[in-house]
Amino acid sequence: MTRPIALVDCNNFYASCERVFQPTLRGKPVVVLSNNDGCVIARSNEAKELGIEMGAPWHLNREKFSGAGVIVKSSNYTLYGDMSARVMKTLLSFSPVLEIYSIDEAFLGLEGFEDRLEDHARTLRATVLQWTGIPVSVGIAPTKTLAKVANRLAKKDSASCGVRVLMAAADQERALAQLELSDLWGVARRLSGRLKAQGVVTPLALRNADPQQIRQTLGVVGERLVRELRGESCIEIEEIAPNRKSLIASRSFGRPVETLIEMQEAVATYASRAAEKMRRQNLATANLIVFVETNPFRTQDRQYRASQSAQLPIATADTGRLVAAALGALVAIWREGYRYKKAGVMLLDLAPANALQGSLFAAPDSPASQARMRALDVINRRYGRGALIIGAAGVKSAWRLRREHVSKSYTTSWSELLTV
DNA sequence: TCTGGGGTCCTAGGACCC
DNA sequence: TCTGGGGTCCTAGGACCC
Repeated sequence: MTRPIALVDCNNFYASCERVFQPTLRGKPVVVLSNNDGCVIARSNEAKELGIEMGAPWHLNREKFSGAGVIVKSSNYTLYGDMSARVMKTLLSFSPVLEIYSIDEAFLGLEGFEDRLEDHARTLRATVLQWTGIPVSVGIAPTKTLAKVANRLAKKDSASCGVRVLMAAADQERALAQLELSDLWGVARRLSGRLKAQGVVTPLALRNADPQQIRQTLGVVGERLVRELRGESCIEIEEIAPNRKSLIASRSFGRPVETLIEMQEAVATYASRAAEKMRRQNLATANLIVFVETNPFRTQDRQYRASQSAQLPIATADTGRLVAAALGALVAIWREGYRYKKAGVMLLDLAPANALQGSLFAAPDSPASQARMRALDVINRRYGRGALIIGAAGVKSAWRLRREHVSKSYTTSWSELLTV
C-alpha cells in the first residue's frame, strides 16, 4: 500500500548548466560564484575533488586554486531558471504527479510503476540528459525523507549509476547505517547536536527511536522525521504550489555603505524590485519589513543589525507607495557611524491582488469571511453604517484593519477603505 | 470583589532548506 | 577590498476576545 516517491535532483546544477552552453568545460573543474563573485555556490565533480568547499569565499581561495585550472563563472540565474523549466517539463512525461521542490529538484509520484521502478528511473535519467544536457540522480522510496536518502546514495555510490531504489525495509536500514545524522533532510547542526545529546547518534538509531519520546524533545518536526524514516509517509507530494507568502529583494554591497543617502538609494531600489516581482505574480501586500546589517565577518568593526516593519492602509502593489513606506521604515533604524554590508526589503502577507473580488463571494463560514464579518460588525456598531473591508491580505490584515485603522484612523473616510 | 476556560492573533526568534 | 539570495515552518509567551 506504500506508494513510491522519486526525488530527482540535478547534479551540480549551475555548473552543469554552464557546461551545456560551453561544452569545452566538460571534464574540467568548474565553479559558479554568487553575486559580487562573493562565494562558491556550485562546483563540478572535478572542483569538488580539488577540495573546493561549498560556500567558500572566493577571495580567500583564488590564489590557492588559480594554478589548478579551475574555471570560474559568475552566476546567471536567468539561464538556470530556463534550464530548470526544460528539465521539469521533461519530468512531466514520466509521471503526471510532479512537485517542483526547488530550481534543481522535483518529487515524482510513481504509483503504477511499482514493478519496474528501476527501469523507469533509468529511462528518465537518460531522457533528461538527452533532451536537456543536464545529468540527474534519482532516489526512490516510500517517503520523501527516504527518497532524499536514496538520492544521496545514488549520487555518492558510483556503482548505482545515478539510480537508487529503497522500497524494502532491509535496504532502508542498510542505507541509513551508511549516513550521518546531518545527512538527513531537515537535520542540520543544531538538531543533530540535540539528538546526540539524547543518545541518538546515527540515522538508524533515530529510525528505531520512540516517536513519542522524540516528540517530547524535538516537537512535531522530530516525530514526523522518525515516522518518515520508518517508511510512514507524513509529507505529501504537493502538485499545486501554494501561493507565495513573502518575498525578499536584498543584496550585499560590493563596498561598505556609510551614508544615509546611499542607503536610501539602495532601499528604494530593493523596494521597487520587490514591487515588480509582486506584480509579476499578481500579488499585493500591506505589510513590509526593511532590514540593514553590518558585515558580521569583519569582527574588528562595530556590529549593528536592525529591522523595521511598516503597514500600509490598504494592500497594494504600487511601487511609489511601497518605496515611500520602505524609506519611512529605514529612517527608524538608520544609525550613523556604521559600515553597512547589506540591506533588503521583505514583503509579507502576500495575497492575490484581486482578493477583494474574491472575498465578496467567499464561503460565509470561511475564516476570512468570519474575520471580515466581525470587523464589519465593529464598524456597524460604532458608526451605524456598513462598509466593505479591504481583505486583500486575508484574515490577518482584516484583523489589523480592525485594530489599527478602522477603530483609530478611519472615522469618516470610507472611500479610502473602498479604494482598490 | 472575586472567579475560568478556550480560542485566535501577534511578534520575535530559531531552525532548516536550496 | 573581498564571505549569496532567496524561502518555509515551528515555537513560545503575551494580548485579546467571547
